[in-house]
Amino acid sequence: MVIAHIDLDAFFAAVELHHHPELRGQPLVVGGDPNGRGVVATASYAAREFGIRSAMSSAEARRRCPDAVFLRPNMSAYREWSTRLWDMVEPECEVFEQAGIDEAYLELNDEDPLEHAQQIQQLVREKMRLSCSLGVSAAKVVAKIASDFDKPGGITYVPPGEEAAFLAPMAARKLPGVGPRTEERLTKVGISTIGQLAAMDDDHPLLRGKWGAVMALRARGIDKRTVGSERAERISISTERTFEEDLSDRAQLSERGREMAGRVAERLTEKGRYARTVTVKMRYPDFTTITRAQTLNHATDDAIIIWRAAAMLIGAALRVRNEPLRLLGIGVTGLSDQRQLTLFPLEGLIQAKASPKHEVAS
DNA sequence: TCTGGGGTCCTAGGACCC
DNA sequence: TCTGGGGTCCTAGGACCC
Repeated sequence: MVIAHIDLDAFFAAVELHHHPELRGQPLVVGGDPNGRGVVATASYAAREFGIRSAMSSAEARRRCPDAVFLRPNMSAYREWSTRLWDMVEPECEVFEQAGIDEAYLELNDEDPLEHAQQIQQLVREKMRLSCSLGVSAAKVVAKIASDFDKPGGITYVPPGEEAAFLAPMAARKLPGVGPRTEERLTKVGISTIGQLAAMDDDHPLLRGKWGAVMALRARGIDKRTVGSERAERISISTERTFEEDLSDRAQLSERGREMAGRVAERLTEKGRYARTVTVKMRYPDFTTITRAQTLNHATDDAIIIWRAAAMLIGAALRVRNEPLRLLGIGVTGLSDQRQLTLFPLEGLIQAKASPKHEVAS
């Protein structure tokens, strides 16, 4: 079985350049407001030459390249391009798994996987005028890392048996699942490459638990996941907002919160889904972030019910720490297709019999 | 120069049940 | 009166990904 990971190059920026061809050649940054609290979502390759990277604050990006053009993300346009693109690629392979707005895994045909990969890259270039990179390997994690190896526009093939050797010299941070925190912990014990990580003792404290074991295997290029095995159903819906200025006024907070609850309810309704647990996320000016959740008796898609639960959670949290908020988020989890959970179809009947209100005193 | 928005998964403790 | 182990649900926080 040969797996490809396909990754669009600077996708958001590439779509914007199709919408604004006059910007071609100029450094382009897609992200939040450089005058406010925005961060970079994607920088064009021209902008990357100035050291601009994803997740950097937009203000810093502008400092590095004052002449760059800054655009706010137009997510609905990117989603539309993404849908068209993957609808076109999917029929070209036996098994397909979208892994994000701009990336996917495919199973390639066994006879000539490299030619197959080239055909797909060509198709994307000709039909969508988009550049993409591919990584080809027997293991998902290796395909993923390989697709990043020769960007933009490359195809990197890692033959069976050479997975560990391919990964070994790379920075540990390149391994999906190793973020800033884990990288720091690894550095402290003298580990900086994937090869060193692969050579670590299995019972090392940093490799404890389920996740550690998975990391250790992946560092050796071993990955049992198959294409198409990931969960396809959404398990949560949320919206959040970092305010331009920290918000302390309760009335304003309520207004923003009500809007957010409305948006969440709308998205539930659109999908015909109901949620049982309401979550709020609050970030204080010092960046301390807390979450509070409440599970309802019945699943709902009602904005008022969601807001009522959220408002209670927010109120309780603010009684503990009454400070302005930098961010407020409202979300739901525990999604189902039905308003009523029917684990026990007779439950309603039994309850109605067993607990009539006038018998509570007994 | 402070750090977005939309998600997923893991861990861990407590409640509660068998 | 003391005590166990497993399973599930709920909550909170943290790490990570694009």
